[in-house]
Amino acid sequence: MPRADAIAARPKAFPVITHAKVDADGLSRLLLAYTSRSIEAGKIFHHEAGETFLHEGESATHFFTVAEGTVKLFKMLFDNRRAVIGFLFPGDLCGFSDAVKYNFNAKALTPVRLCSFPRSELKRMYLDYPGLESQLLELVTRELAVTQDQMMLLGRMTAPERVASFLLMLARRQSWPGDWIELAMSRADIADYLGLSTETVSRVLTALKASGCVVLAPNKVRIADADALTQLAEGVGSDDD
Amino acid sequence: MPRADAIAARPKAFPVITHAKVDADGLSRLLLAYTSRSIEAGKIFHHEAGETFLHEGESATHFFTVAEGTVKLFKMLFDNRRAVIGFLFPGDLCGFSDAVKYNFNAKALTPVRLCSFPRSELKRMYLDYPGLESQLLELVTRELAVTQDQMMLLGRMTAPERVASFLLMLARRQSWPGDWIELAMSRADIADYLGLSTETVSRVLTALKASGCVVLAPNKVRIADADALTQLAEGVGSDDD
DNA sequence: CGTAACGTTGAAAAGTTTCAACGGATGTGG
DNA sequence: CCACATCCGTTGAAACTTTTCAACGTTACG
Repeated sequence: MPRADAIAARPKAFPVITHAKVDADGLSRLLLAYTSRSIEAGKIFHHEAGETFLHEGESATHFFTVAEGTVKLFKMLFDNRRAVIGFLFPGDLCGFSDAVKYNFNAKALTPVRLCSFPRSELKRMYLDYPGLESQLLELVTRELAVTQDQMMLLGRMTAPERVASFLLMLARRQSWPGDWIELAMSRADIADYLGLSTETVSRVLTALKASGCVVLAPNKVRIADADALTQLAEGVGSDDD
Repeated sequence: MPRADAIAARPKAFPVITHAKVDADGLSRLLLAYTSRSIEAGKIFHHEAGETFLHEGESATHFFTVAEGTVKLFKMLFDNRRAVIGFLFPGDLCGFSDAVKYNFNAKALTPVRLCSFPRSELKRMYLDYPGLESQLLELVTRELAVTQDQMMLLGRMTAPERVASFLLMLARRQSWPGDWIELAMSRADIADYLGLSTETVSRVLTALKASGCVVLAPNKVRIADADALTQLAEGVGSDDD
């Protein structure tokens, strides 16, 4: 599948609220421009699907942008419990977690192409590109806002609301309304992202299919009734003021 | 009660892991130094306990550091559901949420003193203090890491684990081991922070009291058995791997 | 074509919430 | 100074959502 072409062909504008979309395209270009000028900084890496290429506790020497593919960020608890922190799509930045160590793992869900930058070059890059630091700050700030929204979801939303919100988020980030959404992640990944069990995710999706909100296919979904899904995500059906 | 004196009398060092502590003291000093040099930037504000001084959706013209007191950051959902994003203590920074609008509310839980800075001055401040932008970036980055930990808590921890984690977090941020922890926030606030109901929070606290882990008093707690509490927070008692 | 991983479905079990009632603390007005 | 109202915290019991356990389809892959 010519995934790269499909992505390249997409317009920049998103018709729905891009609230959760961290628009790193401009930054990506800036970083890549830097890459072309410098020998040391900014290397392209490829990773196979299924490869965990970044480990919790490892020295955080690099940060990176996703050029192509889908990445899962996750944390492990003492026992087998897992939490998926987020999913990365082309244009997204990652790895600014902490100056010393990464505090999450990163796994390629599809074949990915990354543009990786050493943190040691950061000071020099700031000097070369005066706008870079501000852009990074704004980007991390926006990601913080997104993560705080996720806290609301995890703490106060029901299972159907979570799944509906998740589907709408995916739609905003990687397709147009009515288009098929590629589900690079498994039900277990979705469950760990939404704080649910895989069975609950499956059940809710089945229910959404039954009600005609979505169409399910292996590894993809299509939103058939965006309005209904939005209503679900926003808790219509709850009976409060 | 001479609460202000009590806070002022505390040393800067924390004996326990300061993982969740966003150490903004250095930044605070830098910002205050700037204040003293500029007429426009950096004003001190006072707010009464119970006052909501920052509203979701308002134009985000200022950011601020907490000089004294405790602040609650929270979001509201369409119906009455609330999520507490976090609590701010002296030295903490807040308001970098989004370039355009605040995406949460801020309420004073005690009388607070804030040092407020207009975002419009930011560019000038960056020029005056070359280290400022880097520090802000690092700070927001660290806060992101803390928020991601909270995602793990909300998505994958049981009620007792959440409450135990919360108490330990409070202890790290505002007292020494064995010391009384001031609970400026209500049970409802704790519940909204941990994604639980007030009743569950109350029940878990009662159970912790019964087991001798903590001592409860009106508006404060003392950790009697930090080890047991840590074990609880880390899921010992769960039977995995 | 067989095997393993993933996804779905059902039924029982568990944890948490909701509803309801009560006790205590705080603050206000008589 | 006390009575009263209100808010907050606690406790109990029932209800509900979600999880867990188990089995069965399905898909992908060698």
